[in-house]
Amino acid sequence: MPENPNKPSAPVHFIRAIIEEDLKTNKWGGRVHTRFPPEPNGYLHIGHAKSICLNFGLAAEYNGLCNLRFDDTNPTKEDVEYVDSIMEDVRWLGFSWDDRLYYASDYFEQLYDYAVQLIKKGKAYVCDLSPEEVRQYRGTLTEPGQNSPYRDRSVEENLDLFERMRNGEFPDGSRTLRAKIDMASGNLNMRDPTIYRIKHATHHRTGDKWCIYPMYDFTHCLSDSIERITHSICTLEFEDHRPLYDWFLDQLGVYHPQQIEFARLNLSYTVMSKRKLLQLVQEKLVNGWDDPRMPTICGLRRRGYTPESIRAFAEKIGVAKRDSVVDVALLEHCVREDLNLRANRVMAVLRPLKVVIDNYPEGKVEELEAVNNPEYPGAGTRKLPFAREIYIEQEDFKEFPPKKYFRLAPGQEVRLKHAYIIKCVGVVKDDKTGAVKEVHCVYDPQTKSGESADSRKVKGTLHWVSAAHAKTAEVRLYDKLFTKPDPDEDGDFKASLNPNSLEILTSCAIEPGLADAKPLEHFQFLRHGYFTVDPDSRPGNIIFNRTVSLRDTWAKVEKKEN
RNA sequence: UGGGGCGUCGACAAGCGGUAAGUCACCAGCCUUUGGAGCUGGCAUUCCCAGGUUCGAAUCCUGGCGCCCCAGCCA
Repeated sequence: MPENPNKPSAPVHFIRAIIEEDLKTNKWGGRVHTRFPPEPNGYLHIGHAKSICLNFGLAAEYNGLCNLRFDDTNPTKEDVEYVDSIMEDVRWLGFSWDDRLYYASDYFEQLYDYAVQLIKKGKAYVCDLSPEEVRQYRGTLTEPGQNSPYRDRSVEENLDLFERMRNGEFPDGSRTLRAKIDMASGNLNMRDPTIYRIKHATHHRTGDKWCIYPMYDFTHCLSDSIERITHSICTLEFEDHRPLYDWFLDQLGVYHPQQIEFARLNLSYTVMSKRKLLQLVQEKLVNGWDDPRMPTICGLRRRGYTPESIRAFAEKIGVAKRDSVVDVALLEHCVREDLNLRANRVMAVLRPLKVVIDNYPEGKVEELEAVNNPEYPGAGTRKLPFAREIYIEQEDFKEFPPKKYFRLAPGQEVRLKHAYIIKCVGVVKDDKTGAVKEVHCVYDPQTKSGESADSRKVKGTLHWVSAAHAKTAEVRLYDKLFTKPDPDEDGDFKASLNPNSLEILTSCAIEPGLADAKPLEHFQFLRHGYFTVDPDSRPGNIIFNRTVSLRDTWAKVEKKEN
């Protein structure tokens, strides 16, 4: 595969700057140790890809390590289906965690001990308030909260109660373990946050061993500490939680990673929240998590995106603290740039129109040589059958051509890619509908592709497929899933779903060699775009997904003329 | 009337007191047997606003304004 000569050198964003400074001052003894910590409650999307590329990328760049850790502290929402898909997606993106696969649930015993330590220090207590009461005691954004009546229980009583919580003596929701911090803090996270809650639920890894589960805030910072993470990179909304993490770590006197927050990715014309994506799947508004219209990693993979293009995208969008929405056109640019170099060009006629070349001998078949990829000579050439009857694209012929239309029209000449120049001499129409059924042309034998006898210039070049040799294929054309840059604009993202986001074409004519392409192989359909073979393809019934169309200046001209 | 962040081109994003990088998008031209790709050029006298400090401010100071996040026993 050719190297992209335009590969940009990595820009120094603020996190790189922090790491380089830390390396210079030897803050972590030269170590860079990050982690990607997903909760296994959904499929990964392009926003996670940004985080994955950041965490694994930084580690690789600075000779460090990056762990994969599942933050699996809520058994009622998590599932092994998700842990499997997450591992597959991270691997596919091109990253490896070697033997550093961890689960927060591996630390449950250790975490329990930490909680006991807090109780012994008088820094945590068992609270009997109901969820509603806790909310009332919490106060509001502008008013301080009130202390729980259970806040001053003795260490002995707390120890006893907490142990009995673990032993399953109390029902769900009846009690919690809370940190004793400050009910008047302006930061609500510091108003005696919950550390443990009772959930008599089966965990996907620990089974029924536990009926109390630690909360995310407690678990996350301590898991990072246990793994001796140097840079705990997370998104902006956790900035408010940092004081709480600092408090836990300091009270316990344990290893203290440095947390750095960055802005999560938003992409135009799509939604990124797990809740909304789950809704699209559950309500069958799309065909599953890997529907090629989804911004999920598996959706993008099935759509034909490459790991390289996603990594390039992650690099190009940068890393900062400002809320932003990246134009989906940048993502599309990244796949085009990658696929332009690696995808073989092939000919596929999506909406066939028959062309008969009147002066071409009946029964004759020529094998024409075609270059596979002009951007990469190493891709070689292939033979293409040419005969008297061929298919061209319906939109490549117009009986009454508009201005600047360089394609086929009565009396007009075009080049057939890799073949001859032909001239339109007549049309056959359907008696009833008046639609053009067939176009008649004559060819000039002197204009065979690659033979220098002729230097005639024609404005247009069309792709084509020999009618007798063509194979049939199904092609799925995808458009944006939503009609608005911000689907959430007026609070109802489903209202802005694009009814035309999928168009299925079932009678496409493809060049013969394409019929046995392998799933996820990438091609450029000449003059159309980049396509990949859908994994649902079966022998004799091949399906192609359009990854992205080619830039289409004619479409722009056409639009402007109107 | 709480706490935490953030405001640089249509969209991302550099810049860290010495006179506004780069990318996408867009526009124009060249080139082309893909109306693709490639190439060339254009695209912020100005950095949310107002004052101030300075020979000099996007960068420092003061005061405004705007946007985002937080009141799960979710993560």
